[in-house]
Amino acid sequence: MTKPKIPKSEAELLNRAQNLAGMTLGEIAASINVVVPKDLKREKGWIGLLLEQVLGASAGSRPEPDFPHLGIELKSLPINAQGKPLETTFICVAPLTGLVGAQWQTSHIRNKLARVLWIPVISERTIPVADRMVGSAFIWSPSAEEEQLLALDWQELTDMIVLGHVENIHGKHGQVLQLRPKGANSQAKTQAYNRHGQPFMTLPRGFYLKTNFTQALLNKHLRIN
DNA sequence: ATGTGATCATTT
DNA sequence: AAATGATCACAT
Repeated sequence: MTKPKIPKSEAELLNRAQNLAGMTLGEIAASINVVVPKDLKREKGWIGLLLEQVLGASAGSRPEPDFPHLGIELKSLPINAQGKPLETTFICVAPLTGLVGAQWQTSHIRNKLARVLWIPVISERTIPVADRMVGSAFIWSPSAEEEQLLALDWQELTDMIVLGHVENIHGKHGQVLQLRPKGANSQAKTQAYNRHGQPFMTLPRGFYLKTNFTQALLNKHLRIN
């Protein structure tokens, strides 16, 4: 693929992202000589990687923001034609150890969500990947209210993990955040602690934003624009 | 094995 | 239809 330049300011990045609105993934892929897969069954992260590439995000999967010099994280957001999120949004892996004394203020997830460039993509499964259309991108930072919701959920989930109840956590925990498996498959294991403080192996988990939360972000953005 | 990019697919 | 568990690819 060809390599777009790294955006030097937030304004430039946002401008570039917004210029993608109305383009199909096929058009974007062609512009940087990337081949479009016929479906995403084997390349689930393809859209996110394509957008990173076209916007000049630093390649690779290093544990840092997509645009380190701008402190901005890029997230693609699959929506249907009515603007409704189709999936929860993966944020980051959830630490299951070393959490005693952990604070929301210094958590990895808070840092990840500090400033996000959201790029909606009309991505219903019935639409061929190449024909899926990019929507209106926007940059977001949590409002005080949003951060409060996130912090509450994070605290609840983290408390359960610290107390050794990670395997009792289900999707109903948390209003806007949820903890779900995030691994290669159901055989993947990572260390955690049980309720007696003894280490044991369990599925790696990740934090995901529920669709009601991302839906609200979209609605606010649309109201303003 | 972990982290980044997520969506798939089955269950409820 | 929504929710939850399972899974795929690639880099480190």
